[in-house]
Amino acid sequence: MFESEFERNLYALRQEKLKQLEALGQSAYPNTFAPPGDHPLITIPGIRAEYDSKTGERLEAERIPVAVAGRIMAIRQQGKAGFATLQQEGQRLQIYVRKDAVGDAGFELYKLLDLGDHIGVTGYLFRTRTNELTIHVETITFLAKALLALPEKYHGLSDVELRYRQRYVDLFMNGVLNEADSSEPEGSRTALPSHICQDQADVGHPAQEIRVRDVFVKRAAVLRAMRKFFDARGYIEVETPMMQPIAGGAMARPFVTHHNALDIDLFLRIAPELYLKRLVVGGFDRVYEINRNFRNEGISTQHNPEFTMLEFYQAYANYHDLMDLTEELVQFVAMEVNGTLTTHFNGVEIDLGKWERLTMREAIVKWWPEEFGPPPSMVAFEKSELLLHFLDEAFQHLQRNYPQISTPTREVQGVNVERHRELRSLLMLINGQRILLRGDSTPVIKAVMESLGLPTPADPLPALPQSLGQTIAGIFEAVAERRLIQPTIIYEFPLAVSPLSKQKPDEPEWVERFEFYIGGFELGNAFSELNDPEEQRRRFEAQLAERERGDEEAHQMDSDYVRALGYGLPPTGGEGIGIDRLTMILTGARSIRDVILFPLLKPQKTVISDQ
RNA sequence: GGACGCGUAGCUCAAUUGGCAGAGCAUUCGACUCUUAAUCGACAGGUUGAAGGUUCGAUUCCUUCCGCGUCCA
Repeated sequence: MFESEFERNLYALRQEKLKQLEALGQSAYPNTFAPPGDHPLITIPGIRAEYDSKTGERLEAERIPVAVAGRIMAIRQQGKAGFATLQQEGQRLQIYVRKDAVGDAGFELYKLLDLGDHIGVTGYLFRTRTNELTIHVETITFLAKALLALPEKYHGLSDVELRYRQRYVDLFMNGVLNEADSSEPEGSRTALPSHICQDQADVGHPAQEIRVRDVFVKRAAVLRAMRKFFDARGYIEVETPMMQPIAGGAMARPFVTHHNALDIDLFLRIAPELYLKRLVVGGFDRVYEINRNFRNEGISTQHNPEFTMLEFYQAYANYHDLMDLTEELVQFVAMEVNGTLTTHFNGVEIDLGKWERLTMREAIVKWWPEEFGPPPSMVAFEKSELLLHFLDEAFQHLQRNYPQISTPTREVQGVNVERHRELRSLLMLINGQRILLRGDSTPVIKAVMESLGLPTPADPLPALPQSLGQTIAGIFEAVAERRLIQPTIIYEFPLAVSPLSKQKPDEPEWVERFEFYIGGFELGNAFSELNDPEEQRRRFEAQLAERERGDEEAHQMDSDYVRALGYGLPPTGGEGIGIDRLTMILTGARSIRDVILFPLLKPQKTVISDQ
């Protein structure tokens, strides 16, 4: 618990102060704050809302008696008087304590207070010479002690690691997450984590300033708005298993746990999808669930092992209906949470009122990098040989005209570094494809990639795209994903990467599926649900084959789900939306850790013992 | 998993070429009845993330490890 001797001593000292407080007739840990009836208890936000607009003259004339409680965030001693700042619910109010107003005992108590202590006061409202709304204190009631020291009052807690590990401190210190102007000299309370603001200086649209606390207030508003949206449309909210015997509904590695009494392994769910569709089979035509999913994967600014997902299903709807619904939902939530459709993310202004819709193939063509020559024609997406041939030509075009791009150096002459990174991810994919075309083995693949100056993935080599569909999806991710800053719906996905979606009637290699992107990453995934049990069984079997080829993320067989489809799933559209990521977009937070109260961190090893 | 960066007092940060580890806030003591990053005076606070190496001498250079961050996979 203690970081140092210093802290241990401080703790002991403040425990001693608690004893002195008790000697003054105060309770060290009182059960409640019960001010006398003629001083109504009011919250600090309540006071601010009601009296911020009242002038000093009016306050003096009315001499309004109040009682408030709060945490002491600042103390300014003035001899036989003093000011302090109380904080409650993220808002602050100044109090003024004079020895002649609170009496000798009251002033003794006041002098025993430390930053961080909780107190209750009674008194009346007035305005100081600088016109600040202040309580002229008459009585002080001690409520609880801070035995540990608060962080530095001006900069607050800015160490990113400490902010996450000790979120309770982060929250009451009210640090600003992203400032309106990073060069602002005065008035700012808290230094920012550098990764959040580092490149806002050179862009035209600085983020709105938002406090850590407010991010989570907004997160709650997001959830409230979503429930309001779906409840109003006749959906019912359900809860389906978090522990599942088969981790289905998505392509991801699950966490495993064990049930002792039944002696079976269970998986923390990676998605609720298959259970929700069972409910649609059962006659709940419109269902939604907001809950945690767990994926045993890496951690990044966009990934936390547990994250919150909204999933909803609507019978007699298809993916086109869901596109409309998605735009409505995001706009509704934005208005409820922010009162506006514009938001600032990563230094860019995003208009949530304007959506673009592109097929995946159109997106690849639109964002195809010119360094690789002309974009593929639509025909190239039809056959593996055609696409591989095209990629081969693109590679040669690049080699002829931009030989420097395949070099691994950071400083590439004449090529923007950001651009360089993008080109290389496509290059890597293309090389994987070309090598695959020649039937090379893993060591050969690694050697070739190394010789091309491309980063070699560690063992085991991640599964290379094995099918046309996987290649197309890979190309899309490499060329388009990070450029989709303004709201964009990407629709029509390859069958090979969509084991649960319904095929397009006219193009059976493509499915009725879309994802939507804002800020350069995926926020949601939706499709017309596959409801043919025989086709579903074949898809699962194809996935099993992928799994045997080493793709640990391939979908598992779920024969009970196939059986459920056997009873008849009506035509249904379903969608999942990442709540954390949507909250990031709506608050401007650039890391998913800034919208999750307690993000997963490695446990600390060096801890000084409590004794 | 890889590359790069960071880790110094409770907090926020300094420390020139490798040469006595410092400041502000907070804490402790003192002064001050309209301050607001209050002010003024004094005291105290350190195994420089850990271990090892090079050196007369390491916060600084090297190696390994731990934690965090960013980018990549």
